[in-house]
Amino acid sequence: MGETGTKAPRERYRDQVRAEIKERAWEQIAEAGASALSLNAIAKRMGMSGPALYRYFAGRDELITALIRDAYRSLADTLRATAASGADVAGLARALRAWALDDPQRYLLIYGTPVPGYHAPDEITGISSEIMATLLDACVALPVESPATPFDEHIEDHRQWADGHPAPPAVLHRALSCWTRLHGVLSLELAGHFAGMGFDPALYFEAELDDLLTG
Amino acid sequence: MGETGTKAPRERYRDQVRAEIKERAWEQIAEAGASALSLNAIAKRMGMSGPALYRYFAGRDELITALIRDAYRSLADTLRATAASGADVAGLARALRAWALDDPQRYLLIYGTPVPGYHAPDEITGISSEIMATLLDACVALPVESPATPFDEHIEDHRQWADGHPAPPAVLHRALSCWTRLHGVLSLELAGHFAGMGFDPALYFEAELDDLLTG
DNA sequence: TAAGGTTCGTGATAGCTTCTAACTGAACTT
DNA sequence: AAGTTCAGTTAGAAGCTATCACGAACCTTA
Repeated sequence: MGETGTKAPRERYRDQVRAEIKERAWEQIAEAGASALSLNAIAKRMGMSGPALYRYFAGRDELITALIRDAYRSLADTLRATAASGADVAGLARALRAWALDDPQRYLLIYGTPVPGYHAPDEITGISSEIMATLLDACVALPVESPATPFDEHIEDHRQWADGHPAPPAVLHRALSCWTRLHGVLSLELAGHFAGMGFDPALYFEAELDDLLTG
Repeated sequence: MGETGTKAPRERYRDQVRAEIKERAWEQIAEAGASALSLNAIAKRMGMSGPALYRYFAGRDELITALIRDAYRSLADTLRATAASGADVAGLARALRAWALDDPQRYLLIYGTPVPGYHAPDEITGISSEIMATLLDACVALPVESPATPFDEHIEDHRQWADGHPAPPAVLHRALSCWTRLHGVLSLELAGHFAGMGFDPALYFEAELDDLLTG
């Protein structure tokens, strides 16, 4: 025993229930946001009674942490797959937007308002730098035309976030700009702040992306 | 009666209690975020017992809405005062950052993750366009050097958010860019996503601002 | 096949929350 | 001085997180 790919039935069942809990949690988050997530409600929707869920997650916080981890994992995989299929930075940006629009609350769970005391576990920060690495890889292929700025010098001495990536400072700066600018557009769109303004968010996203790459 | 500037003592007292409730609410939000705001806890800190607060606010939602309104009001006043004292766009941007850092949760209450169903009352959208007007005013003073983009054409036909402001399309685009780019940097900084990355957020903010105005 | 340990799901319970309802007492009005 | 209004109280319903103790189903092992 132990050589099989199929786990013990006990563990299979356990994984399946855990997965269903998370599925219901995502449904609930999509409907009413992460702050309204209720273990009790999930349990009832699954036909079990409240405390049963505590066999699978130590508490609300652990469930949410698992959801955050899955969201990061999903985004990292999506971006990496996009990059692997030959996409450039623009392709990555569009994949990011598509991923975000697919489930706005999932994006906001990662990049939205955090709980003041919360500190992400190491596993999550690891996935986060995986995403950064994908972005950096795509940015090195971009032509560098603008002259070095004072901030380029600063970032050259503070590049631990690049995690050993050999990109030159201008590329680090560019990647950082991609992140913050795309997030600026996306987060406001997802939060509904463009609603009623009239213009098309997709067009503005493209304009911002174009300015980011050619400006 | 009715001619006096001093209100009736009944009403004075009422306003004062409402103000104190909001003060305690801000303290609590600063400590643990808006999702952890508890009417009960506020009441106890004020030496009253739970349900008393319902004399002053119809419920948790109404209190939060009032806080959002006050936050918008504070930001609009801050930016308008900054502009009135002769500041340009860069000055406005720095005032925005200072205002946000002064109470991160206050900024995030406005621009952070919203509850999916929530729709801001008209009074709030009014203040929001007041902020936009201040930004637009400052942006008209900026030199326009870059050629018109396709998005400039689009925004010319969708300018209801400018609320009658006579700025040309390039300026509308510029103001929009200011908003989304500065928000991109600020929201990630306030949410703690720059923590541990190494670089100085203030320097990056300045770099982004410089690129925004001269790039 | 029968015994044993492990694990799942339950109901009960404590303590928290929002919010409603009924009641008391003080203050202002007339 | 009498009557109205309004603040604040306690009691309570309904919901939540989370813990505990118990029974029952399951898997393993002898």
